Amino acid sequence: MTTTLAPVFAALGDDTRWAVLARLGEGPASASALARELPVSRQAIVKHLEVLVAAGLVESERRGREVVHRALGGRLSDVARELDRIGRTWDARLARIKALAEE
Amino acid sequence: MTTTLAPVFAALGDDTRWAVLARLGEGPASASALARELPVSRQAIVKHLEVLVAAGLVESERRGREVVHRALGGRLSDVARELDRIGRTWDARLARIKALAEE
DNA sequence: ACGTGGTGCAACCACCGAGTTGCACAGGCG
DNA sequence: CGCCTGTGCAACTCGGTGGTTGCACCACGT
Repeated sequence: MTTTLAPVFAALGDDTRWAVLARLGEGPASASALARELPVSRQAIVKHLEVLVAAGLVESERRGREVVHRALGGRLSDVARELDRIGRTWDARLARIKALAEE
Repeated sequence: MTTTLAPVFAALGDDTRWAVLARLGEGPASASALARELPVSRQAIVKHLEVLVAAGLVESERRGREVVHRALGGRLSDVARELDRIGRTWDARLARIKALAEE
């Protein structure tokens, strides 16, 4: 269920998307609200939100006539754990190779 | 020292780059070697390596007539720690807001 | 009922980046 | 010395995507 983390990084690779995430990290907001606070159109925000939702980083909920979005920190922590695991594996392999060569 | 993690995510957002990293995670290799094992040209590999080096995820060293590259797992772990920290912050804020609204 | 603010949908543009090919240069090895 | 392999540099193509504008629709408040 480690839903490939590639899409997550693809999502995190854009500055505007980070701005959106950072803002949502402060608290839930609607697309229009975000468009007001950021230097891009609402449509652009909407597209970014779609990407973020697809990556599992944001959750959306219809609330009356507006749609409220909130950042999912848990997902980010999951990715972090996975990343750390991979990093350690690399270093471990490298150490083994190095030890093998030193004799 | 938190060397902006933005470039790291930009680097990790590409599938081919992950393939290169995964391969380097198995052990050091030259650009030509990588080009042989992956379905892309050597030049493409070279460009990806430049990006990865810029992101601090790969280290290169000239070894005779070839250049050997190796993955830096430590960097990955650093990014992971940072990510986890951010994720927890978001969730903490969200919890506070929720608690505030429930009374 | 009517106006307003929020969403959804579609067409469109511009640029960046992934990938390629071609060629010149450098360093081992017979 | 000559050959072969690996690297470096440059020009070029092409698709994806971040961004925009315009319009239709829906829900809430007065």
